[in-house]
Amino acid sequence: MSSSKQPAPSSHLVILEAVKRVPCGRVATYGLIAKVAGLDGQPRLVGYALRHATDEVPWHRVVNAQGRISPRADPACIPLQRTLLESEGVEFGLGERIDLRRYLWKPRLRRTDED
DNA sequence: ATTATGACTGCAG
DNA sequence: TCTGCAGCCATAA
Repeated sequence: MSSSKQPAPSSHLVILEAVKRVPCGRVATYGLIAKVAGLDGQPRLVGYALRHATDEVPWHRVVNAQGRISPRADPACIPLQRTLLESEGVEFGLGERIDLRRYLWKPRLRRTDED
């Protein structure tokens, strides 16, 4: 194998790219994003990456495995995220919960395929 | 170099 | 339904 220098892409980069793949009207869990990003089993890294995320990334489409908005440093973002999702057609149930059975994004695990 | 914390998850009680 | 514990990696001090 060629001993090329592996730039060792920051996990954040692939994570942000994975989040960008989430289609409108759909939501993804941290674990799912981690898996798509090749970091299967490290959902915490997704949270860290999203913290560095910008408007270029649909961070609002990322929720926890409970279908709820995870508590973050800025509580003002909670109603914002909920509003953004509702504007995309995602319904919230009681307890501010989302039905993942219906709105969870199902990525195709294919190489030559994008969303 | 080490320690503590975090936008998480899964399982047990 | 909720709470607590352990595991994983990156960032900050």
